[in-house]
Amino acid sequence: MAAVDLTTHPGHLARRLQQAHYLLWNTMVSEEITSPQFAVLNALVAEPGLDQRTVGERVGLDRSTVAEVISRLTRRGLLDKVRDPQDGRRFLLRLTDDGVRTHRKLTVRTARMNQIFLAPLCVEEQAVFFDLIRRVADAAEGLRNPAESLATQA
Amino acid sequence: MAAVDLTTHPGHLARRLQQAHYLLWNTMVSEEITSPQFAVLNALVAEPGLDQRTVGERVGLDRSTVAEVISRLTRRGLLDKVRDPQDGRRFLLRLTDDGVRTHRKLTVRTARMNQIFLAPLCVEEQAVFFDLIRRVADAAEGLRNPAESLATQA
DNA sequence: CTGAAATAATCAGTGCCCTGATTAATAGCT
DNA sequence: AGCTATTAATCAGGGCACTGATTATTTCAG
Repeated sequence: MAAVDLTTHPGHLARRLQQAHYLLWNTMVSEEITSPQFAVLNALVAEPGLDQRTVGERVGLDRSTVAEVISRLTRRGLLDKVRDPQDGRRFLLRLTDDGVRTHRKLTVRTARMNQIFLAPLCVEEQAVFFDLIRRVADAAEGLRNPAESLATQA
Repeated sequence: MAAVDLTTHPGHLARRLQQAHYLLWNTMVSEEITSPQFAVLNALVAEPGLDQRTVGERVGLDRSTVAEVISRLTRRGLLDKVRDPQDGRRFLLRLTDDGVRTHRKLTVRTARMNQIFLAPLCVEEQAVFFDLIRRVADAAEGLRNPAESLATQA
C-alpha cells in the first residue's frame, strides 16, 4: 500500500514533457540534429567564436555533455574548432557555411513544431507556462550556486 | 544573425526543468535510486505482479528503458522477477521486503523535495503548473497514438 | 494440428546527462 | 623565474531514452 500519485510529482511531469517534446522534434524537425545540438548552433550564431565552456553555460549543458555535442557537430562538418592563439587551453568555435544553412532551416521547422506542441494552450496560458517553468528551474539552479551576485562584501 | 531566443522554446525549458529536478533529487532524495527507478517501485507497490511492459506503460518508460531500470533494481535486490506460469513470455514483477522499505523511505524524502522544488510557486500556481504541463504532454503523446479510444466502430 | 501473425523481452547502436579524475595550459604570488 | 592555484578540455563510468532487429512464446486461422 501507500503508493503515490505521480501526476502531482513535478519531476515525473518534467520527464514526460521532455519525452513528448523529443518525439515531436524527431518527427517534425530533424532525425539527425537533436534539440541540444540546435541550441549549440544557435548560441554560436548569436556569438561566434565562443569557447566550449561558455557555449555550455549559454545553453545549459555541462562540460562533458557539451563536449560530446560539439564533437558530433564537428564530425558532421557544421562546426569549426580552432585553438585560441591567445589561450592554448581554449578552442574557439564557429559555424561552417553548412552549419549556418542547417541552423536557418531548422529555425523555421522549430517554430512550426513549437506551435503544434503548445497548441493545447491559449496564448495567455502559454505565457504562464513559460513563466512558471522558468521560475521553478531558475530557483532550483540557484540552490546549486550558493551565491554569484554577492559581489563585493566583507 | 537570426539567432533565436531559447527561453521561449518549450523543449529547452523542459530540458532545463528536468536537469534542475535531477540535481535536487540527487542531493535531497538519493544518489543510488533515481527518479525513474522510484517510479517503477511505486507502480509495483500499487499493482504487484505487473509485467515489464505494463510497468513501462504506467510510468511512461519505453520497452528498452524499462528493461534497463528493472535490471538495475533486480541487481540491487529491490525487485523479484519470476516467469509467468500462464504466459512464458512475461515476467511477473514484485517488490522484495527491501524494495518496500526503500520505497517507503524515498516516499518521505520525495515529498520534502517536491515542496522545495515547487516553493517558488504559490499553491494556486502549482495547480496551474501541473495542469498546463500535463495538457501539453498528453496532447503530444496523443499525436503518436493516432487512436486508442475509438473502441467499437465500423 | 500446423503455419502465420502477434506479443514480451532482449540486444545493438546512438545520443543526452551527470560525477569524479586527469591532462595541458595559463595566471598569480613570492 | 619558479611554484601553486585555477581553468579548459578530455576521459572513464553509470544511468536514461529512443529505434530497429532478433528471439521465444503464444494465439489464431485454416
